[in-house]
Amino acid sequence: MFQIRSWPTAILHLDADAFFASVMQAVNPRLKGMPVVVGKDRGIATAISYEAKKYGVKRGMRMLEIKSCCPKCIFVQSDYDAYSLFSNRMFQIVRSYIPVVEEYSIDEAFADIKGFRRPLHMSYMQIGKAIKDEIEKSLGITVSIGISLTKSLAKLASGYHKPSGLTVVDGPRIERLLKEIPIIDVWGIGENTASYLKSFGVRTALDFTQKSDVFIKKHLSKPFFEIWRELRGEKVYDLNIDGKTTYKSISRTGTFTPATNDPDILWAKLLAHIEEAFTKARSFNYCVGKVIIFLKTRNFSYHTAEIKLLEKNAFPLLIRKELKEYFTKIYRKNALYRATGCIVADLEEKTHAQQTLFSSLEAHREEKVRKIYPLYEEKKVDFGTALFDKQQVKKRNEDKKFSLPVLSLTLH
DNA sequence: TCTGGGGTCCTAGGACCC
DNA sequence: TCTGGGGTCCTAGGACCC
Repeated sequence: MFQIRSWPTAILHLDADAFFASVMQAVNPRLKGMPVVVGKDRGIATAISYEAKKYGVKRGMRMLEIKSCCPKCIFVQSDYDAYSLFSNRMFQIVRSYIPVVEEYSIDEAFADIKGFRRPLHMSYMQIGKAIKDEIEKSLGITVSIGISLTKSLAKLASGYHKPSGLTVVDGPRIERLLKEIPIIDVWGIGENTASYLKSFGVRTALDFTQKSDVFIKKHLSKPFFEIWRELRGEKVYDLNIDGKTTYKSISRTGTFTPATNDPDILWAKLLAHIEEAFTKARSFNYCVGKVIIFLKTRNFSYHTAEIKLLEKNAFPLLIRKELKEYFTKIYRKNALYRATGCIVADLEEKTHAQQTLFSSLEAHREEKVRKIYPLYEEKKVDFGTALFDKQQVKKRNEDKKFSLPVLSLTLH
């Protein structure tokens, strides 16, 4: 299946081991060698050290549960500033060897190492080893590195020996690797697709790659065809080296224990989330075109409303009254809610939106809002109505739609 | 595994137009 | 008002990732 030519392309994948927990240990030497669990007090574990894994603790377990079943564990809160410092330094080290780097997430990166053997005077294995050693020495955390023909294969390789592994896979070794990988462990294949594939006798990554293209196209959608090609050694995914500068949507949610049906609490939480989402949107110079609010019930169903704004704006106070009305519509007295949240979407760069959407009169109004907004944030003022387009409140599992009358914006 | 929080992409199907 | 056929846009929902 794989070409005689060993390295038509070459991708390195780097994955920090138990990143959040390792950083806590690196920053706080007392935690070294100890079973560390990172997470909020009443929430779930977001990271666990390898020492804690030995006790059977797993990511996603509830903190309370871990406390009772494994009292030896040490519980710490997340420190995102520390994570981001370590993350930046880690990527900086990779870049000192290879310029083409994708920061895939806070603890993972891809690098396109094709063509770098000669200038660095190193084999691919040696490049991986050099990067790995330098990170481990200078940061006091361990990383696992995989090198292969494509992103998907490199990712499988980096996961093969953990922690602190270095796995280089090319030529016939690829098949041997794929044979050992259960299909569920392939990047992009989740629970649903894995069990669907099982009904066709596909259990391992190798089984998957040995299906015909006709079969894949017939039974699966486009993303899975791409994964299929990647696993067969064909480079489909390019590296995204621009970093995260744009968003399609921004969301904020929060879970509370215990669940509640107190509308005042729910509204206060929801409003806080809306403020946060808009604040982030403003920091990226976005205007918001759509706001989705939701209440999540104790049994994980959602009551949602979607509000479309005729004029995109960046200030939730403009639509506060309406948000409250929609909240009231989706709120059910007899339901117990465990979370609230909002998503802002239809984002557009503010300068652009202003040029194309706002008349001078409206720009003037915008200006007023901008001046007043700080007062609002300090809770010194309380006002605001807005213009709407098609309002619709939608409840999942109910095909019922409401609409509110069109309102006009007034400022005094 | 009775369960955080923040994202992205794809597809089917309806609405609407000619 | 039966009846073609094709194109585009939008939305809901599914699936997946870290």
